[in-house]
Amino acid sequence: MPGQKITSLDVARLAGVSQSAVSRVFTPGASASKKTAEKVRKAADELGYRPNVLARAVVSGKSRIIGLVVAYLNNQFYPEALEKLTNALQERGYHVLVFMASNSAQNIDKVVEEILDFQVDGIIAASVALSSDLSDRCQAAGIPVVLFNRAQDDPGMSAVSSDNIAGGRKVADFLLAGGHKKIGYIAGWEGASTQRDREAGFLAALNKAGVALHARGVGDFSSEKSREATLEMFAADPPDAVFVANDHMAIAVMDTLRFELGLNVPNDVSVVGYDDVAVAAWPTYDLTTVRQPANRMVAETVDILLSKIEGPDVGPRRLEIDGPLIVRGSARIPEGWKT
Amino acid sequence: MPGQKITSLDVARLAGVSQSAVSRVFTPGASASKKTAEKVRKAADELGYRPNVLARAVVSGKSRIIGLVVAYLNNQFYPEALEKLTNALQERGYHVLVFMASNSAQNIDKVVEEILDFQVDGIIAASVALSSDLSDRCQAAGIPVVLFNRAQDDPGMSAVSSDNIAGGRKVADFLLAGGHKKIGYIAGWEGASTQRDREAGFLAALNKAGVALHARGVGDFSSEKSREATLEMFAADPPDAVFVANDHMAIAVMDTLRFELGLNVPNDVSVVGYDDVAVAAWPTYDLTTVRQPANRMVAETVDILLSKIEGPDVGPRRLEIDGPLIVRGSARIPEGWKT
DNA sequence: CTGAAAGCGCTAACAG
DNA sequence: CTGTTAGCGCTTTCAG
Repeated sequence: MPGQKITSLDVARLAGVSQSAVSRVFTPGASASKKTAEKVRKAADELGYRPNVLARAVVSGKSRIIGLVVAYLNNQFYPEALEKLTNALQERGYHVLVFMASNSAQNIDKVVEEILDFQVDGIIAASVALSSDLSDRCQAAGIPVVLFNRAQDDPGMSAVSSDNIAGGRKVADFLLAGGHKKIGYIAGWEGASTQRDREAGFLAALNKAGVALHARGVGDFSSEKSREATLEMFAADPPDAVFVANDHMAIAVMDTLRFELGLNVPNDVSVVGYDDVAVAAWPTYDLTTVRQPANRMVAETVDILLSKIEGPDVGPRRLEIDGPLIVRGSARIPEGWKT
Repeated sequence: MPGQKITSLDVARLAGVSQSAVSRVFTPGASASKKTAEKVRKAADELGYRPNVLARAVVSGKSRIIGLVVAYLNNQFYPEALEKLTNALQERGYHVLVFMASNSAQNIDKVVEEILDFQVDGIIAASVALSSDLSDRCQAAGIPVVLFNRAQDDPGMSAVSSDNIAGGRKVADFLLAGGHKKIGYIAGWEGASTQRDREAGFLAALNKAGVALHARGVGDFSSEKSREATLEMFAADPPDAVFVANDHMAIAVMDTLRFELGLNVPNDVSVVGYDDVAVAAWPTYDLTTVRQPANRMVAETVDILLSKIEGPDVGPRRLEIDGPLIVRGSARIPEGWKT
């Protein structure tokens, strides 16, 4: 039999004060005399009382819960981000309700509706796009939304990502400086803004140098698809360098090149990724890649979200944080390249 | 200005029924005539009404929230488990509130108290141990707890893990069958029951065969520590086989052996891990390892937890699910070994 | 500063 | 099956 729940009224009786006094002692912004507070605290400890945050949420309208939508956890960038986000929010007194969503629009909408049912104070959507219908409803409900690692056409939506266009450009410049002539690209899921921007920046820089893309494949952010795309790309006229839209795919590409095609990286072909996840630094891969500054991205995401929750509405903020190219051994290093 | 919240009363008025009628239509187990239900549904859709699950939780005492405590997400087994757990619970109408906890007892206690504040219906503790004080409080509050991938001495606690003792034994038998004579072990964090059991099973089987452990290091479930342990272990009299307590560490060990010590795996030394995370199957590592059956572990964890929540208390359940040894190329394969 | 009283949005008896 | 009524545990006016 579950033991009784201890309520503020129980504490009040034991402490010999009113129930509202107890409430005030446990409410951050409230006023209570030192003496009352002490009596209440003592009684509460004795009974093992803790405020019911759900009841508090109902009456105050603030749940201090943040809904986090996330699509896939297999790209290692996300667990890392999830961990950092949760920690950052926890430190600031918020808690995270996680929702997994497949990347179909209807599924995401369904998930966001569920989130809304919890009266969350805010929503972080990691790598998924909200329908404009839904984002309107969030706006109407006064619930701020910040997109993490995904931009969206809707200019009313706040979003934090790395500067994917600049990142793509950096990779192109690096490969060009390395003297590569036949440059290939393996794309991620084409519905993703990150994918589009990385490719756009990459192509723009190639273009500017008067170099055409030698080959293009689609890896869909999946290992298996990337493997297939690699095999296909190298079946005909093999490129001498490949930019892969994220590290998760780049690893699969490297494995395919080495083990299925018997090629040497970087001697036969240079490979560059994007994200700088932990694996990229492993000596086996030693992957040259663009770093997504996860710490800063998380910090900014949390700041924006909480400022919207706690302050007056400041309008949408869109941040694209610049990340450096981390030069390692998976791609030929241009003569005299300044790291 | 945030749009007004739509309450069941608004819907009731529009539909021309009582507020409790609205409630009943949206309460799974309740009775309402087809006609009423239709009117209510129509009015609700028109207004965009959705029940406030927090208010429901306050009055019904059931939040349909599960608190999930997790310590580290860098071992890839956990993101995978987290994803599966969240999905499984979502399918059954529950939602997951995530809490990150460092592995110190006091921190975990603090975290669990926070969880309790949310009136969660149940708690899943992944790879962390609860103080007996806390587990008593959960029990007293009638909140079921299931440990995931961690056993605990407290026999009153439900727990789901793989059969770590049997797993350790399988590895020993495999290495012995492979003719290895100098067998080393790299331990995980020594406070973990998984670590202890894997080692116990491993040593028991070696012992039974009359073979003494050749060397022992501690990797603490960390890449860097594992690297150091490996260097130290191979400085003196190098083993011809190493069992590493999980894949996360085993990968680091392999990298160290290959890149820092210039050894060939498996020709110079066999390596075996535990977990069978995704990386283990990558051709670069091709790691022989004991599979933790994540799907079954998750399914059982959820079943146990929900049966405790929804049914009468059935007493603690402890499950150790057997996982197969996945034979790959990182360890010498004994003559005529039947896969 | 403090207590009394109202009420958050909802579910759960209770009569009808 | 339905409406009425109570009340979940808490915050928040409002007098004092």
